[in-house]
Amino acid sequence: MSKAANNDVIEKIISLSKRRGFVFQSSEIYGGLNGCWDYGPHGVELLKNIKEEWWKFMTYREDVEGLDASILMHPKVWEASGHVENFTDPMVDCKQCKSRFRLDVLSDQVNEKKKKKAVEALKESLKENAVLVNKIDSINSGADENENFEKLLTDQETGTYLLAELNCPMCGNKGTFTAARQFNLMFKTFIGPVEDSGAVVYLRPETAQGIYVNFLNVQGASRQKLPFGIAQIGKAFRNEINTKNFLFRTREFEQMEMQFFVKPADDKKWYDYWKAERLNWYTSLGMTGVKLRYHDHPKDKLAHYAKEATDIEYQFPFGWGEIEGIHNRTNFDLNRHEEYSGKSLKYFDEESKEKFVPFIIETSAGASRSFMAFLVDAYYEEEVNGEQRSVLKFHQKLAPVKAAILPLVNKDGMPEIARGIEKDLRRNFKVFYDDKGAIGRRYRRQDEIGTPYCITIDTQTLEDKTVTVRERDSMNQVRVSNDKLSEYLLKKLND
RNA sequence: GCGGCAGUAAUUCAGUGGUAGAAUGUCAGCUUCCCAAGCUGGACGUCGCGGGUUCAAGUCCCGUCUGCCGCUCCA
Repeated sequence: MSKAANNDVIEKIISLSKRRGFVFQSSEIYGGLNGCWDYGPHGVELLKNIKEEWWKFMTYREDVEGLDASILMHPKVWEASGHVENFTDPMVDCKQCKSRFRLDVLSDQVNEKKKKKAVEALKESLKENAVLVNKIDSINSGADENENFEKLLTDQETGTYLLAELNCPMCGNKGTFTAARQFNLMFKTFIGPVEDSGAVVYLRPETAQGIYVNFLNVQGASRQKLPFGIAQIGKAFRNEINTKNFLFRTREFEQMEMQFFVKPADDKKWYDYWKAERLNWYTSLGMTGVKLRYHDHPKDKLAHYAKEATDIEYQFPFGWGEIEGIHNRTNFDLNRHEEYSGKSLKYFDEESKEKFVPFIIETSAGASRSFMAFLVDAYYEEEVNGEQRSVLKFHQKLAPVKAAILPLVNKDGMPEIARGIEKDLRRNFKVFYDDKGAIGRRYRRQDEIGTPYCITIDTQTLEDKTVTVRERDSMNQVRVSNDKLSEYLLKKLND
């Protein structure tokens, strides 16, 4: 498929999402908010179904417990996790050659002669501003010249001017740097209504830490023994540099995470187990197998906490993209929390009489990314009798509406019977009643939102109390007795 | 964050500086016995937002926001 055609598909899905109520742009009437999206009536239903299937798959088993931790956590959590340190480097870009530098790294790459020259030029350009010149002299009075330079460069006031005097180490051009920016990827807010820096807290950038700090609480309360896991679904927030590709990269997103605590010696076994299980989950819900793959992280690219890592990637129209990460996080996180909290997070193994900090195998799925993958994967355009139909072939467990009830015509008592069936089915299923327009049009409306079954009341219904059930993908119809409908649907939907 | 393209009805898109349009969808009614059929009627526009030029701006200029694409980033 050509690039243009690929973009068309995403455009069509975005358009359908808005038109039929899956996804709207956040704050649209105010011009939108970058990278934020709202889930409409069908979207919230689809998302809820995805989360529910994940929850059942991951926690309806003996060795995994659930948890719902607070989004706001003690700020020390993020010092222990490494997020405060790793998320806050000031960076500059070269506008000429597009290279990006951490400010402290850039400082190291400038030789001493050049540093002196740059500072001279800086003072010359600022000679009318006595306050800043004083500040420069004051910073420059330090013993270590390299350190002085780094301070000048990282200072908000002097840094901007000093950058203009420097050449890019990559392309050699002068004055091509953007202003230094703090790349703080964590959202900061304040506990209490007064914006005092002593009360800074962060919106969690991942749900995992809520699980780690509750490790012994859950273990004790649930009387679990190793190996066991803790699962959680919840929102997380990252101040991404740029958002992209519809729901794929957003600043507010939802994670479905499970942290599995194991004996260090068993880590490889469980890593392999969950790696296989998690891919199975996607295919079991109808996602196209050949559009899924693992992307194993090479050893030299691993995150600071990981011993082994893989991504499950889906082939989106714009390319392969990560929808889930599986990591062996070792005992890094629990060790750090022991260190920062001063509390023991060791586990005592009754059999071996050993006391140790468990290793953690993490499965971290993006709910919003899964949503997009399931949506894109389900989208088909087909030709039926020379006419085109667009259809979302969702797995029946994910479909936002399970069945539509359609009186063939609005007379002869059909609407009354249809309303009766609707009332009966609505107790157990998300159903939709539609008597507007020709039957073909109504079928297509349901195809477009992925409703797996359409129930039609016709003349024969008046005679023998049966209705037709039309299946979305094949468009085949079978006659089912009115009083067997509920049972019939239940069986089909649980297949 | 840099560069390119775009933004007009719910959607897709026309629109030459001079009265804002089409198709689809949607709603009401009629018709309709199975896959976007037909007829009649109706509703829906801060032309993304803010400035500027002009007698006059959807149209030209500047800024900004949002989206898409490429780079970059994604501990």
